[in-house]
Amino acid sequence: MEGKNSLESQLRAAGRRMTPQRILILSILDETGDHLDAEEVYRRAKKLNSNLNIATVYRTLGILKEMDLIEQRYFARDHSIEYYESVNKGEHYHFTCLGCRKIIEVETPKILQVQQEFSALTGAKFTHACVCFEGYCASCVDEEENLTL
Amino acid sequence: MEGKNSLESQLRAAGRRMTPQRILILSILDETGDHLDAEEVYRRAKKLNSNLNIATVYRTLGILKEMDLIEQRYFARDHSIEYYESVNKGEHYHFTCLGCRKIIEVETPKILQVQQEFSALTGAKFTHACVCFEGYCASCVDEEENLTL
DNA sequence: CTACTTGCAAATTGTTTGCATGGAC
DNA sequence: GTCCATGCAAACAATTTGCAAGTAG
Repeated sequence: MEGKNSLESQLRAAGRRMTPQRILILSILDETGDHLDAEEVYRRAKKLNSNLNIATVYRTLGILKEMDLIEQRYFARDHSIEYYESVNKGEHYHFTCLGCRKIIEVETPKILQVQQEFSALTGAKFTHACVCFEGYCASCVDEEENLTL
Repeated sequence: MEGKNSLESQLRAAGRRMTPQRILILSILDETGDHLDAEEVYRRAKKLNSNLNIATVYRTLGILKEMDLIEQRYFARDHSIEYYESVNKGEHYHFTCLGCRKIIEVETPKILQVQQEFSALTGAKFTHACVCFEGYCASCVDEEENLTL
């Protein structure tokens, strides 16, 4: 499996070891379409390795993030919980509906453009952008309108 | 003082009361150019009202945010601490330099454009966008280049 | 066999809450 | 006088850490 080899070589390069826990946690994030917080990663991983500990999950998420294999995300205005997704999902941003809590993915080149313009203007180098939107999705907007009639 | 009257009427409208603590906390955020976390608001406010409690600061920041008099912000990738600034600063975003921790304000219409486009496309209504950038400012980039020579 | 990793439990940190007292209106 | 707000201390929740035992290379 290609992903496993690439994980191994990247870990090696960082002087780290390949462990079943790390393989498991990355594969969960690679294969899901959802956005998982540490607790949920733990819950899912524990089904497959019952004596896995939550501290290991946090440590592993930290190194996977450091190695740029996963992305940290926040949703809506409350940033008290971090969510993660595999970087293999490509460049996109998130809109959270405050009515139904649905998360809609937003694709746009404009965020990168802002970074390029600002770099050109100031000479700064970007390493990361954190963008999240909140509001009400079309069907929740409709619902609210019906209520206020 | 205009700000005080407007604060009072907005509090009244929400069935809330005007208190010295609330006036103090809002005035600190209105008058500073910095981005303050709750702890720092508390530190500054306590100098002027020595038996102010940090719980009051958190409660007040919560209602000022709810009333849209202040904005919550996060800087760089670590969102474990919330920062606040008065909304009277106008629409802008933030770039945090990981080298010198300087925060540079970014002005661009593109974020609003993303929201408008997405609204037009999907019918969603935006209430809020959270955007923060991180990287290295021009002088920190230069410094690093000199080191690697 | 050497260091990196893990599991476990305890600690930390930013923030929130329950409750009796105080203060705005 | 009525309720909302405050101060205080205790509670919380997400995350991190110290350490002894386990395990990858």
